[in-house]
Amino acid sequence: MAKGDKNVEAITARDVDFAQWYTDVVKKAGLVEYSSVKGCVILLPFGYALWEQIKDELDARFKATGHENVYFPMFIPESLLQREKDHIEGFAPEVAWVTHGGDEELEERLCIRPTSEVLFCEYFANAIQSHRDLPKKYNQWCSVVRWEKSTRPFLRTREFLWQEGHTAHATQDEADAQTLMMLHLYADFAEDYLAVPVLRGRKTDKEKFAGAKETLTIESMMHDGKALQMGTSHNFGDGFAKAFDITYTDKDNKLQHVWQTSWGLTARLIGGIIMAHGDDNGLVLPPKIAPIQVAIIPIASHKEGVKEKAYEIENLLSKNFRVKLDVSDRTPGWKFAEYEMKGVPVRIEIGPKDIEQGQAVLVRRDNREKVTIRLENIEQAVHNALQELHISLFETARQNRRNRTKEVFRVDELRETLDESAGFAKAMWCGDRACEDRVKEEATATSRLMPFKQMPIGDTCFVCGKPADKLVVWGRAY
RNA sequence: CUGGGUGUAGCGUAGCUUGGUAGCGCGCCAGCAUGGGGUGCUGGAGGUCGAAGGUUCAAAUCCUUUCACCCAGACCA
Repeated sequence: MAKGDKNVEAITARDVDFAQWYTDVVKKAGLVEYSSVKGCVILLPFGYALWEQIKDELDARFKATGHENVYFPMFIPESLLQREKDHIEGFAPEVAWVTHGGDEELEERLCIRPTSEVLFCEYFANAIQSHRDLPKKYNQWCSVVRWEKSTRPFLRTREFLWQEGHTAHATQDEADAQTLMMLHLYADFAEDYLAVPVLRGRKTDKEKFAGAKETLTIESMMHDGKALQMGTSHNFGDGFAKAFDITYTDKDNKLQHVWQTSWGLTARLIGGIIMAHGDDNGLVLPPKIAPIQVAIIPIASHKEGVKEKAYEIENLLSKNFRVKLDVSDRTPGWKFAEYEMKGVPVRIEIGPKDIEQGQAVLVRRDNREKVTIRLENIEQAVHNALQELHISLFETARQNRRNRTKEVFRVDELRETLDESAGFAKAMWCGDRACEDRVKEEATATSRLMPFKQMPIGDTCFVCGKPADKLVVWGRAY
């Protein structure tokens, strides 16, 4: 152990114990604190800032595609929740109930929304009369509650922040197009903004949303090879419309049911970013969502001109980047480690020797290489470093996915493959639910998705051997 | 919900078997020096042992219940 290391509260090495590493990073990077209620966490400023970055960007994209924000209540009367049979069956086991107001027992208990489909449906049934009232394209940012049995920060909490979009359309085609559009919006966001490569496709009936006709999904792979669902877009067809009697009068004065979609994405994404990009030194944040993109660390700041130069650089870079200049009296080494733990993409070191030479030291978070740059080029150098870092994160994650994706032709082969090393496995499937259940039992794997881009690797089901035309990606998921 | 583990100062821990009201390291505060990878020295402050109940003259220590956290499952975003 090197001198000084006794002060380091080291995190568990990523490849030694991934689960423990994750917990360490979440705590040491100052993202969350546990509360006194199981599965409910406090999002600390830095953790919440990540959510704000995600929220702001997505919100802008939603608005650019014609959606409006609304806010619906958090309580749902039990009778309302029960209107759609599959929906209630899917959610009943994990809803939290409010039974009392003060000391008085309520006549009808209220559930705390696990999702708000039924509330939107109730409203739509009332608000939609004519084809002129369509489409309705609503979104809300809120938290929902699901009484999960096992919990962990970001990945599975009992209360979590999310966004839920709810739309109603005049035609099936419109609803189909909406479902697909939102999925691609999510996918583009994940790749362009979070630098997390995703697979786009459809869920099997077994895995689709309770009450949906079809669920589209984006699936990503974490560094340890396990899968994480990053967002889903559901096509309801006219199922909910019929259950809630949501009708409109069309141009020919005929009564029609509407066609609906819903789509959602949660603060779980933050867990995805951590597990996709993080390393043994902590978080590694994709530049576009990093609350701090550049940390400026003055060296020997008591010396003549150092602070002044540091402020100068801060002012200059602040025009185009999110910058943090740390003039606290902690030592440079402490600051280096701290901002690395927090995943800050680029660090600028500026000290007396640099100033003499008209230069600064730039360090990229992912490779931690120190590069000397000319002060007059600093904006360009930071810009380039951020851009290269994004590409590098994306490519590294994609390479990991490539390395961990196999093709399998028997269920026992799937099990062996995943036991040896977690990852994705492609296999042909006949479409039979029984086969999917067998995969779960015998290989403890679930179907992640049926990619839009189907590239068959055979023509028989890897479970039952009957003719099969569906390529499914299987894996073990968070 | 099942199985295993843990809970003592902000963090990490010793003490628990063989009851006698807490010790260490880091961090924190003050000062001086230092400053290019978690800086050094000196001096301080901070806990009543997750919570509740019980046994006892006496409980961090023994018993019961309960809550939370971690790991692996089952369930799920």
